[in-house]
Amino acid sequence: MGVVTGDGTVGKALSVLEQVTAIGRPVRLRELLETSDFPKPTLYRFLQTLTNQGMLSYDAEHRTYAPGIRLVKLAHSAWAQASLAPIARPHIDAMAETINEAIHLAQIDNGQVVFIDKRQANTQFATLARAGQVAPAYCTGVGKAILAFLPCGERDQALQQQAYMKYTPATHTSPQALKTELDAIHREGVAFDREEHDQGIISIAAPILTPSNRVVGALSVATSTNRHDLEGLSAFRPALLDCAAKIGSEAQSWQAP
Amino acid sequence: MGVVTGDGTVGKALSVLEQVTAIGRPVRLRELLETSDFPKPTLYRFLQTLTNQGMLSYDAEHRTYAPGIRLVKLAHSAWAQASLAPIARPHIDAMAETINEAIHLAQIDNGQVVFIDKRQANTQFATLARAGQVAPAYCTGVGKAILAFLPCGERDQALQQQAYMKYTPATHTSPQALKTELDAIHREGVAFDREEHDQGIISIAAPILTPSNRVVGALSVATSTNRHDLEGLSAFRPALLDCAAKIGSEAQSWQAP
DNA sequence: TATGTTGTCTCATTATATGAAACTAAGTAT
DNA sequence: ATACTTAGTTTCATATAATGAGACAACATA
Repeated sequence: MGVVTGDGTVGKALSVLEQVTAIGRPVRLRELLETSDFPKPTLYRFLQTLTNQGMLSYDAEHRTYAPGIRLVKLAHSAWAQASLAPIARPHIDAMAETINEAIHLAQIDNGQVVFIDKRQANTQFATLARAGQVAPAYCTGVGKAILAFLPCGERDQALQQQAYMKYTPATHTSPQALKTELDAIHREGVAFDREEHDQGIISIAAPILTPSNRVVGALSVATSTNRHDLEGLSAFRPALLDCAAKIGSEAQSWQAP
Repeated sequence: MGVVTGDGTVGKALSVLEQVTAIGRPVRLRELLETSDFPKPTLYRFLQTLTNQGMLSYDAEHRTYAPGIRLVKLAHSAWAQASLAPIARPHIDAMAETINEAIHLAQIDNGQVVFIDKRQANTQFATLARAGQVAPAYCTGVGKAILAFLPCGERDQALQQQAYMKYTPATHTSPQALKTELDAIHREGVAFDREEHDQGIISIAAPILTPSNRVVGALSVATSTNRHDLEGLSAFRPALLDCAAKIGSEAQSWQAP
């Protein structure tokens, strides 16, 4: 109790896994103990189990734990099946031919935006290094586009999961302000990121809606302020909406977690 | 008991996760039951837990389970940290400039080869779709290169995990035959795939060894028989060994699972 | 509407996870 | 080298959570 995990032992073990991956570098038991709610032997045993299972790798010399390759293996199927990427790819490719800016495809997971595919303007390949990247939903174009079209219940839940940290002067810092904008986005059909996450980076994003009007992700065109302003971005609106619609119509059914 | 899982509840849950991802398409409880050792309510509960945790996604309409995006998120860190890919990338890029064939980077996990990065000759990008792909170790160049340099204990264990299925007429079908070749590979320093996995596909592979002589992966140049023969592939040997050595020297320490 | 099938829930039983404390091994300072 | 500090591992009685047979509900099909 006290922890957010739930789901018994499995949930707890996965929260440990998450903690290790979140740190982003090999980490020792000691360090994990500091932020973990688990007592030492319990945490120790989880690390052992996860290591046995290949979800973590253990460096005996430094006594550190890091994410294991089994995750890469599992993610391969996840990306191919659970994500919109395979469906979206040809449409994004087509759009990329007419638009010389970065295109992002994202989905939402537990209040966080997960980038599923990217098309960079110059270096035009989407690597695994980039796919899987996460960002907050409340201050990104794709995030807001998704939030705005989420069913009320899910949206409220997601809104509560946001940290409302002020990344830049333009970042929304309250659920109220965000909610107001989400309503506008719902009406407009597109969301703008007005340098809310990264100073100098703006984007226009559209939700991807299934035929049954369920939001399954979002698509955005991002650029820097010295290339375009918001008005300039608006020029991409028709292409963006068209592409999102095409993807959505193929994404028959898809269920958020 | 009877199952290979071990590691208590967490291990069992992960085996269910593996099963779902292995099938490669959305799957119903019923279907999983057929190949699973778990009784219905138990399996059901695992699926629920994994879904709650975002490791699986559930399609309510079709009542199917598929891998979840949380895996993609987790794999992002795994790829960046646990794998050789970030270290290897610049070296592979450099090598790709002189060699106009497919280059593969792989590691081993539980007797299976996991591709971590690829550089295609023509369509030159390594996507997440490709990274994470698995193949058997006993009949691929990279697999044999790794096996040949594994410490005895680990190698014997890995050899037992092979299926020895006859993919092509050239596939090794017994541990004995394979072992003999592994000894030769150890002496030679490189492994050849003589159309053992895919008819018409051959490769030359070199192990990636750390300064302390531990195998952490393998690098290969693959091509089709109508572009090159084995002799032709041998021409890439110096470049391949050089590149593998460079990667190895940077891969200070790394522990197989 | 009847009928087989698949998915979900209940609950007594059993196995498993848990964590305080004791112990061992690694570092660090003296 | 030796004492001392800290990190990692093991033990074991206890509490907790997983288990699965069976009952039940929801579909699907005839």
